[in-house]
Order: sequence, then structure tokens, then C-alpha cells
Amino acid sequence: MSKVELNDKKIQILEVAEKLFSEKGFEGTSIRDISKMAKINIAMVSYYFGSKERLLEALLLYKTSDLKLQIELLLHENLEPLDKVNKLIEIYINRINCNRGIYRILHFELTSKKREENLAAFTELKKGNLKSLETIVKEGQSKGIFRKDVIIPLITPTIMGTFFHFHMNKPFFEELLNLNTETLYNDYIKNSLTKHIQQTIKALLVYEN
Amino acid sequence: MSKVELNDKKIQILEVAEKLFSEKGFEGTSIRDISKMAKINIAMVSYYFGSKERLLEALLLYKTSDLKLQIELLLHENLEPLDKVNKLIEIYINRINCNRGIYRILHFELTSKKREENLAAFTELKKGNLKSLETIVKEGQSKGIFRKDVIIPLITPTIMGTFFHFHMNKPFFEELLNLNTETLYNDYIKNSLTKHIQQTIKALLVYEN
DNA sequence: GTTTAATTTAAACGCTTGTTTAATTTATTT
DNA sequence: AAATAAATTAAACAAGCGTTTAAATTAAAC
Repeated sequence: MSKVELNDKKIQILEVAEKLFSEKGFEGTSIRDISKMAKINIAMVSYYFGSKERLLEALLLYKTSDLKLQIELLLHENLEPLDKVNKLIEIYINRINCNRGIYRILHFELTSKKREENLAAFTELKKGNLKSLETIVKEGQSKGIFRKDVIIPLITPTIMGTFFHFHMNKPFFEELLNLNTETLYNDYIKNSLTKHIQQTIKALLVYEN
Repeated sequence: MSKVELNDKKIQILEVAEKLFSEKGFEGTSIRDISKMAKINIAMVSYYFGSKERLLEALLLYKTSDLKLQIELLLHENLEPLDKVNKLIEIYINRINCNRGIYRILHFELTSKKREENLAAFTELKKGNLKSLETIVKEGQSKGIFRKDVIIPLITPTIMGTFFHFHMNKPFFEELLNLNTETLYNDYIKNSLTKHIQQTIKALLVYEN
């Protein structure tokens, strides 16, 4: 069996690694933790991926492949600008929420280190997504629906940032909002939090003084 | 000399710890790193703070002690609700921007429940700040200025999250917005980013369908 | 069925970690 | 000046780390 392709066992390791990295951080997670939870021998990580660092690389590539496509598809749908924005928010939140771990790593773990070869691919992804958002917003502006003094590159930080801050303070909000179970927590994100972000961005885009 | 109070040497250790924690994370920073950079003996950290975990605790308390006071002062100022919200945002952003390191730690390291329990004091701080925000918003609602279907606990995530996402993607926005120098970057935060957040929250609070 | 390759394993490697010890230096008090 | 307390140090500690080894097991090829 090849060591480059992703077989079931490698994927299993990646899934466990994502879970643990997102819970305890990259440095805070040991290969022994991973191998124990994935029920494989410690040496298998090195055997499959070469090193812990290369495991992280493989994990990033594994998880960040098809978001761009999803957004570009939305771009060409026949929808009103506001509906497109709302759907974009939904895609973003759902996407990040389903891949919490990897986005946590991307935003916090990777920025602290000097991993520019990995960041380059990710930067291109971000630029493309911003371009898509710009297209949607300018469409709404030219239709006279959206106001024109909005700084478009700062919209994404508000969307993503709101989610991240919420999720990063998970224990705090779990207690505050009585989200005792994982289901309750996920439902709150899917409904209330997503709605809050949509409401916020809508207000920002269409509100007139 | 007492071990509880903060003398110059303890403060020196805390400053170094903040710098290294923010650069390399909590797990990624060793006590040897800290002691080397602070030019003290390895044992001094344990001697002064007891453990690495308690050093983090001391660091958090050291850096987040007077924010609560600052916000409670604002609460009793004679200002319109919207002006209070705007000033609150200004306080938050300025505050976080001046203490980037520590807030990075807070977001990055405090996600695990286990650690959150150790830092109950900080949770209380957050609750108090939320209470203050609630007071301001409800004041605006009772005056008929703010809409009433806003989820107040989600306002802070939008304020803080927007800043954090921006700052976490510093290299990306530096290139995108041509913020070539540190001064340009800081000015952008102080002016454009802060204004964007204020504009967003204002729209969220006063926008009517 | 034998040979060859791929997978899996337990054990050990060298190194770093956070913390503790006990001795020494420095400062304070009597 | 002597006695006591505080600060600082080098060294050692056990535990955990990522990684490597070499042997054992399983699968594939001939």
C-alpha cells in the first residue's frame, strides 16, 4: 500500500489528529495521544506521515480542498444579492462548524509559526473567497440595495470572527445560554448564531442613516 | 520579600511570559525559554509562581485587572446609549490591541474546560462585562432607540471576533490593504476597523426592516 | 508453497519538559 | 557582628516527548 495516498487508516489518524489538535492544540497533543485514540501503534504516525509536522501538513491539505468550489457555485446561482450573502454566511458557518478543528489550527496555530509554504495555498483560497464576496456585494450596490460605504474586506472578519469568538469561548457560552448538550450547542450555532450574523451583515449592508 | 505581591522581577517574568506565550503558545513555550529570556534561573518561576499553570493565571490577572473598572466607569457616564456602545467598542478594541499577546492566549489557550475551571476569576470578569453591555443595550431599548430582537450575548463575539479575525490574519490584510508599516497597521485598526465595528453594531442595534 | 514486500509491533533512543532539592549567596533583623 | 530570612543557583529528578530500530506479523507476488 502506498504511503502517499490516503487509505482508511491514514484518514482515521487524520480525523483523530484534528480532534485532538483542536482540543489541546498542536504542541499540547502528543503522538501517543493520537495513536492511543486512533488505536494504532505509536510508530504508525511516523511510518505513514514521516513526522508530527508532516502529519499537520497532510491534515491541512486533507481538509481545505473544496470550499472554494462551493462558494464559486453560489456566485452563479440565480439569487438576489441579499439572499446570496445570507447563503454565503450559511456556507461559511456550516463549513467552519463542521471543520472546527482545522480552522482553529489554521487561524491560531499556523499564524504563530512561520509556515509560509502552507500559508501560500491558504492565502490564495482566502483571496478567491474575498473576490467572490466582493462580486456579490458590488452587485447589490449597483442595484441600489446595499449601501456603498462598506469596507468589503472587513465583512469576512465580522462573519468568521463572530463565530470564532463564540466557539473559542464555548464553555462560557455553554453555561450562559444553558447549552448543556452538544446537540443544543450545535443547534444554537446553526440557528441563533447564524441568524445573528446574517442579521448583523444585513443591517450593515442595507442600513441607511 | 513576599511571594504574593508583584515585585519588579515577577513583573519582568510576566512580561517575558506574555511575549513568548503569544508567539509560541502556552504549550510551545518552556519555562527554560522564559527563564533564559528573562535572565533568571529556571527555578525562579516555580519559586515565585508555584507552577507554569499558576504563572499563566498570574499573567491573566495582571493584564486584565482594570478593564472591568474602565467599563463600569463608562456605564455611569452621562451619554446616549449609542454613544456608550461606540465608546465601549473603542475601549474594547484599544484595550485588546494594546494587549494583543494576552488576548491571543486567552482565546487560544482557554478553550479547554479543564483550564477554564482553573481561571474562574476570568469568567467572572467576562460575566460582569456582559452585564454592563446588557445594561447599556436595555437602556437604549427602553428609550425606543434600539430594536428588541437582538441577542445581547452575541454582540461581544461580533465586536471582539471581528478584531481578532482581522489581527489573526495580519499578514493577509497587511498585503491586501497595503499596511506596510506597523504604524499604518495600528492606524487602520484605530480608525477604519474600529469604525467598521461601530458601524456594524449600530446598524444591528437600530436597523428596522 | 516459497519468496518478497508491506504493515504492525514493542522496545529503546536521546532529548526536553516541569518541578524539586539542597547548597550558596545576598539581604534583613536582632 | 551574629543570626535569621530571603533570594538565587546548579544539579538532579521523574515523566513525557518525537522518533527510530529491528523483529514479528500479515499480505502480495511469483
